[in-house]
Amino acid sequence: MPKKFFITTAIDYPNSRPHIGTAFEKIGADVQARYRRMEGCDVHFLMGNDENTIKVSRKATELKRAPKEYCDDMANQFKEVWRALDISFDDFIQTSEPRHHVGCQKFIQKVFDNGHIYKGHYEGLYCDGCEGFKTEKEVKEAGGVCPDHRVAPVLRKEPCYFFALSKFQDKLLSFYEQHPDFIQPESRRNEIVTLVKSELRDVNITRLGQEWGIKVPFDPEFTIYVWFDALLNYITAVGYGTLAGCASDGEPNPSLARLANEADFATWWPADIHFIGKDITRFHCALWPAMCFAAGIEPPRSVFGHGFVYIKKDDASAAEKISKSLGNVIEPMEIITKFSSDGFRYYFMRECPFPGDGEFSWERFAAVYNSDLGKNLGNLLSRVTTLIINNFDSVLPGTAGQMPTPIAADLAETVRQVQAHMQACQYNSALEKIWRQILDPANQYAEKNEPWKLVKTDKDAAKPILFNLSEPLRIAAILLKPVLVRSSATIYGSFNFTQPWEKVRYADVCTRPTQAEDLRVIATLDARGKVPPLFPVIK
RNA sequence: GGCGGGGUAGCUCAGUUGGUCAGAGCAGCGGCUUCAUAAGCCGCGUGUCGCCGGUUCAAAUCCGGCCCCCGCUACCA
Repeated sequence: MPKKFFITTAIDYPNSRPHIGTAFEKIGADVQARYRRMEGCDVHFLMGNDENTIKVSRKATELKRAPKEYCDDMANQFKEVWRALDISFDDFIQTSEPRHHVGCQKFIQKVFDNGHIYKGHYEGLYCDGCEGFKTEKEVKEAGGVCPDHRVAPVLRKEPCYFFALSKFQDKLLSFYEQHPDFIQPESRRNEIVTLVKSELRDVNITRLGQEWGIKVPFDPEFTIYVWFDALLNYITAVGYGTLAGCASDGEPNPSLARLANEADFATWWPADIHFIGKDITRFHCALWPAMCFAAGIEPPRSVFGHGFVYIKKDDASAAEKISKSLGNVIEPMEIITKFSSDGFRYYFMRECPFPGDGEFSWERFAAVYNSDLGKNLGNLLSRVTTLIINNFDSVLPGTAGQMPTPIAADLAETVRQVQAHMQACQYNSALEKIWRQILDPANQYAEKNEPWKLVKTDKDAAKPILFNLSEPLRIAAILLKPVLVRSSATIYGSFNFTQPWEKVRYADVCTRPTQAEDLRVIATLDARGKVPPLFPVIK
């Protein structure tokens, strides 16, 4: 029975379209999902949008649309971008969906029944733009206005419900101790441990008198507020609180039989890894496990707080945070349509260490794309295939039943290291290894043996050289499969390799089966009679 | 203010327990080559390893002080 692996990403606010920063997270999560699938795991990859906020309903009103309709439209736009980026999500939850509402209400009721929610009141400076209370300090420092929205907050006092987070301090600390890998990277872990050790305040989890949102079941005057709603998407999406084949009101409905339900929840939960931005680690690493304790469910296995992508202008000025007000937002679609999904994915995975921050500039993008993808990898495929096509009519006779001689040294060790890096989400290191250990030696091998010369003097001698050169292409295709979704398949599919592409695993790198038939270039050729360039160089 | 992480070639960064550790990639320069996407290969870096002092036969690598940068967090207010 395959090991289950449940991966999530943060759910996004749909009041603006996704930018490359949000895409960075999805790509990193997708690489992990694809890697785990390759390694035989039964993966469930969840993404979604966070829709129950006042901003959403406000924006919808502005556009004279119903909130739900607006959310659905935005969700489609998000999914369109994610699909274009080849993000292989299995499910996309919108928190306005019935399954989320039902599960949320079950959850909060459960926590209430367990005695971890109490009624109180809260008074503070409230900013509508933030949908939240600001501390006096924040407001004062910004000169009497909200630092984010530059409007004066209003004093507001209202009854509300609190979640007794403070009660879970000891339990959280011992949980961190028992699960040293719960928070990654380690620097984030240290921050959270320090935070939880110092102070945990009970958190306000409701809002009064709002239409859009999820009603508090034990007091419908209130709606559930932000985190107590948003975090729950991870469990409601896989069926928490939903009975098999029942509508949201609990009435049996056969047409819903295939929806996630409690049995699915038991299958998938706990999540193996939540991918989130480093700015929301405290909610995922302190509040969320405490909520799980309070409701009597297991907390997630791990949380990975990735870094941010900053925009670097090509004029060498300092990198900027991505922000609409700075007008530096780059739409993922812009990169995808100009170049390719694989180019986008490669740049971010290679250039931006996932645990830390990275930068994007068009100049840098072009440099990395050209040198790594175009000149190094793409060109290797071109030169090898062209030699076989032009000199052997696409077939290397006598290679059936043969094994190529390895070019790279310590292949098994390289694979082991790449695997370790993939598992640790150190994608940049994994990719660097592949280039240095597999692709560089291949180009060097070609140069040293000069098959283009041999072909004119001694074809039989050229044959094994070309056969051997197919091997690093096969290996690179397999190792790169989680990252270069399309081009890895193109590379692999350029030859009649014995194993089916859908089934290859990292372990197959070292145990290539003997070539069943003579090695043949089976790629579709372009007008020149050559394999089309994989990554056309950017001028 | 406290805690944590950093400051290494033009750029991005590797450097495990102190002793070929002064490195890689990119960019740049020179040469070779022409199968290939004007692609490839080879060669070239005297860099105060942030600053100062200390320990040691030996420190980028340990200790102390200082200066910057980043993250989390606090307080004054």
